[in-house]
Amino acid sequence: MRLVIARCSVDYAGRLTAHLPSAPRLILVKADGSVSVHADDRAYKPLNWMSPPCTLKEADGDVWTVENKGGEKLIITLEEVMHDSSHELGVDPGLIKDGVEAHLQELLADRIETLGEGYSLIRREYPTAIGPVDILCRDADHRTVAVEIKRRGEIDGVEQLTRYLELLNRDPHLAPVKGVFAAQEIKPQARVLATDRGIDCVVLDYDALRGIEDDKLRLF
Amino acid sequence: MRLVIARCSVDYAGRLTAHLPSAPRLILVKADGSVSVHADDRAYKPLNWMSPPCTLKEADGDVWTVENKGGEKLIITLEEVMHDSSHELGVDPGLIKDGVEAHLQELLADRIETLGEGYSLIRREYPTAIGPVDILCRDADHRTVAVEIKRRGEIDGVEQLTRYLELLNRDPHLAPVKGVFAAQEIKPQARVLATDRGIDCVVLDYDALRGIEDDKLRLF
DNA sequence: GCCTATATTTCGATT
DNA sequence: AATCGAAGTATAGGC
Repeated sequence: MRLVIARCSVDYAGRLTAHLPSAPRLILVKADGSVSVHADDRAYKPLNWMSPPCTLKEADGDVWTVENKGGEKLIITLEEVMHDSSHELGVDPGLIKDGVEAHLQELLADRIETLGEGYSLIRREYPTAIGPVDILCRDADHRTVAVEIKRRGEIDGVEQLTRYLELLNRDPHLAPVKGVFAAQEIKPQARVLATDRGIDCVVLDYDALRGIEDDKLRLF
Repeated sequence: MRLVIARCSVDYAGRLTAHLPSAPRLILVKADGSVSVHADDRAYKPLNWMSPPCTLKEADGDVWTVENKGGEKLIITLEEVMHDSSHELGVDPGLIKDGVEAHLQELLADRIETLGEGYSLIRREYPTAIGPVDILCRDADHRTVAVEIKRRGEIDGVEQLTRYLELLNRDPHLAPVKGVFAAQEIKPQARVLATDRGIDCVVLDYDALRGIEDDKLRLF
């Protein structure tokens, strides 16, 4: 990893055209070949960058040309270098995550009765022509219920569930299929749209779901 | 901007829970308060980060705790510091962009006959209760046409246009309203869905649109 | 490899 | 502040 602090101007020509006037910035060159130009704000997002795989050429040392296979170009003109250092970091062991949608799906499938008494699981990732439905189950009256799970419930999720319901309801073995939109947090507009379409909204409590599971695990 | 190269381990507890085992990494502290932890790959995306506004506390100097108002926490345990430098960059003049969706919209509005002979513009950003329609125009037979413009046309865009059409068709002054999905690139599934709903698909050639506009500008 | 869905999306504009 | 739509989205998972 190479760190360069320099006054520079940058031009990018690729999927769009962009220009950065001269100013002091951080130029970050990673071992994977990527180059990114950072200002002292905008959180972690660079002002400009080139993703790997790409090649970096230093013409004269003060004009860097970074190019990828698609013909996209990043041209960095260095005017004054304040810092330049390189560091060996090695391969990173990587991030261990917990608490994403897949886990919510597992938890809810394990405790499908969270949706109501008498609910039973048919299967997770129920396949359809337009993609898998997160959870397919039956309610106490044996009616089919399709569940779409999101961490944050927004309009897209309701649209997605609507498409699944339309398709599932064409299957005489399943129809009529009810829809349930389950998320840790449901945006007002998503709730309005869901309600308007007769889809139930359920707010999931991740810690409670996990707690219930922990209890269950402790019993066995 | 502060650059630290150090062997460290990281724990994040917030919207999800995540852990990074000990390894050498770059820790980037920006003037806006953001902290990001980078490995030597994954392009510009950090392994872990905290967006501003947040506060950084250095207990003993080897355990950093970064916290935001939402109670999210990033804990960085430094084990061996290989580099530590700070640099004054000042405020960045910012990026100048060209070629995005807004520009496509302007170009197409200026050359609305790209959609077909006899087309005339009603207005760009036609306001509705659920947001502005990119372009509203009339075809040669004076029928209303709603146009949704995307750089890349995907299913979401078709859904968005569908919602607009549903709403616009309730207005007796406008109905019946036809839909046109215009993009530089239209994904197969989006095209299928659009066609199924009677929405026309138009692939826009940005350079051609701009060329036509340049020609026009040269004439005046 | 293409395509789809997700993301601690981030970011900006608008209400 | 909340919300919505766009992004050079990036990235992981399926087919």
